[in-house]
Amino acid sequence: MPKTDSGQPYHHGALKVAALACVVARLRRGEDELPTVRELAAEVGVSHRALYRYFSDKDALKQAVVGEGFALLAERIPGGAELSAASLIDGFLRFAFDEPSLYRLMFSLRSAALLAEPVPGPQVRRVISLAMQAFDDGAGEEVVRNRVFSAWGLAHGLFDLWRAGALRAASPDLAYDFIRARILESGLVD
Amino acid sequence: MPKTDSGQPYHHGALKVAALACVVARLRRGEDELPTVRELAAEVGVSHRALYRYFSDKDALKQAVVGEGFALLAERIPGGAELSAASLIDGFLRFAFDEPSLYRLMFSLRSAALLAEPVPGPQVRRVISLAMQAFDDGAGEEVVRNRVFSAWGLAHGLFDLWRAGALRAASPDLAYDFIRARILESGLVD
DNA sequence: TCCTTAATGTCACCATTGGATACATTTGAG
DNA sequence: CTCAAATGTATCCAATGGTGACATTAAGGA
Repeated sequence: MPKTDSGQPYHHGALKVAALACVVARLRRGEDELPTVRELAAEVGVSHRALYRYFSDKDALKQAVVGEGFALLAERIPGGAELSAASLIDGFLRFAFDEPSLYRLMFSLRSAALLAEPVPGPQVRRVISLAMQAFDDGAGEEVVRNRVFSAWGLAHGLFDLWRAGALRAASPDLAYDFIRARILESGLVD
Repeated sequence: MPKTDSGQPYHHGALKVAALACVVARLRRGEDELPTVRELAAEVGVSHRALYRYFSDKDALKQAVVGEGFALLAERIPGGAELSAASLIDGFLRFAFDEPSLYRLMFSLRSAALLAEPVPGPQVRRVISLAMQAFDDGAGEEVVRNRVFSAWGLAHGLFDLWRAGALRAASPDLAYDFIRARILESGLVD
């Protein structure tokens, strides 16, 4: 039931999910900033005001995108028997290098927003939970948690230093190798 | 020579340095975003357009502020005989926790901007140079450089995870202690 | 089936912001 | 003293996030 014979139906039907997918796709395509609300609306085929039915403001949209990002990250992490500290760190690092714009956005939230509700808290917790499993070697939870955050901190920090431009690596591949070497050298995995 | 008997002189006299100082002061005071060009201009007492004589655009202003940030960081690092891996990491981490807004801005530049010319490249290189001295224990330069970036990456990464909200520490002091413990545990310093 | 109501989307509008062009004031070198 | 370069101002514009009033549609109960 189109609104008239031309154009899209008046009701989009899945505007929220389409908008999020569109933003994520753009970030993965290489753009490293969120689109403007208007650009996004135009690309999805609605007026820009329509998006405010689903996202109270642009920051809420950003939070939702970050949630999607962590969900995608969780998908990259091998499950079951293949889950190990090494494979997790590997998947994490590869994700960062594969989707640098999305990755950057995921950690660009203000203050203590990463565990906020309803997004992106749950998705972030899911990743942390996978990491706790991957690093669990029978030691106490406290010890495991410490190792998780040490490894996460090292990987995240080195990647962010590279992204910001402090590493002066000749290519992304070399940066990846450098970071990987530092992590292995640290003795935190394997 | 005031422009008239009332108000400021037509020429500010040190607009560039005053503007930078103003931005840095605001960030240290707690605001975690750059002010608008107009706010900044008003606070310094000129029309907003005057600032564009010194900063080609807002991004140039941002770069300059980042340069100031790294210069302040370098001042925090103890010199001479007191310079060591431990004291450097300590000064670095304390700076991050003391000036979180400024610190965040320092690493918020796009792509590989941190070593760009003319700012903030030189100031960043100065910090790296201090770190290389602090970590130099006679091993080869390559080895020292690797340890510098491992330690920097770990400290930066853990701090950024806390800032973004992934650490869930009850207070900044506890977060500081946690991060410090992870760094010492890593065996990268001392 | 019709009618009411909540959900969803549009239109027209506003304030803020980064930026540009043209012009005014001041300084200082010759 | 003069005039060119440096510095600051006045005024404008387009893009952007956001808001209020209104239109369209979907869906369920009488």
